Amino acid sequence: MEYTIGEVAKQFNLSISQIRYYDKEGLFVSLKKVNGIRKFNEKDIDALFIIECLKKSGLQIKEIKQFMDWNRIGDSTIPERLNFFLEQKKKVEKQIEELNKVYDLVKYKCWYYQKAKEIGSVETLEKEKNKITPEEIQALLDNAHS
Amino acid sequence: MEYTIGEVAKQFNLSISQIRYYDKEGLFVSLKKVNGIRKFNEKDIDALFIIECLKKSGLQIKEIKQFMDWNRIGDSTIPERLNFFLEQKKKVEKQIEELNKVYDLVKYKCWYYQKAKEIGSVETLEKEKNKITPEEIQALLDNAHS
DNA sequence: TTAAAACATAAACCTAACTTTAGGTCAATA
DNA sequence: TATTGACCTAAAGTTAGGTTTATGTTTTAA
Repeated sequence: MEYTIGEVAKQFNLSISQIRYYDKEGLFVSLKKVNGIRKFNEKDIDALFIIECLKKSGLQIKEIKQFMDWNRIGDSTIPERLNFFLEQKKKVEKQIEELNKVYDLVKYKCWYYQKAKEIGSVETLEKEKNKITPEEIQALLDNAHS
Repeated sequence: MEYTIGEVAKQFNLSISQIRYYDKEGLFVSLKKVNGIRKFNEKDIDALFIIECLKKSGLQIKEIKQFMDWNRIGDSTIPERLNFFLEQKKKVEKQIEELNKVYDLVKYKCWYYQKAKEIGSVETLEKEKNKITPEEIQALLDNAHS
């Protein structure tokens, strides 16, 4: 099956100009043109899926391009590509760890402002808080499944 | 305890100009200056901790500034602040979900290029892969604790 | 067969988040 | 006393990742 840029944009919820920009930056290894018009096949769709994934893990376009260039070169770059993903795996693990810490703080802040709202004053809450141990706060957070 | 901008930069592993930029953008509600020189106290350090956290969850400086402005105003904005963090909680939950999907794809790619390296050819692997069911691939991934 | 919808390029423009530069103050140390 | 190092501001410069605009071509449907 072949798709036009408009169809792909809808499928991925991206703008047409964004996809054209990715193409300009060399992210599509095997994208074909017929009469000057882009025709996306399954491979190109797969590539876009990987592009989206790598972007979500914080990679820049030019880093993604490096990977696509290795694809272009062929089997001799398999070690580089393996290495790339092994590194990426470590990075994503770190990100998940970081994001969980962020999540803990956000949950704490939810609890904090919920309490502040009940009391009606941040200052009073600060004074009250000093009477609670950090362990009790942790317990409150763990129970906050809302 | 009071800190200079250089000390804070080291503590948080940020550049001095970055911290000055945050200040210029109004992210420090209670930062004091003595003889034109910034003096960071515990509250300012706490604020920077929250700034870093909110940035990691993808918020823009001006969105963080909105929150800091509510802090400036006082108790009347407690509901807004609670809402802000409740929304933030949802966003972070979505991000964690997304990042786990990214992690799955990255792990798959690690397996893929490991195999490709053993075989020495991506094309051959593609042919081999058609003989394996998706379930078997999933099982392989679940066992990949490396 | 013709009009509009969808595609194309190149180049200018935009925004966020910084960094760099240029010029200056001030306190402590050699 | 001079110079070094840490701080300051304002303004210009930078980069990534697009978007917008202007102009032109191709496809499709009436």
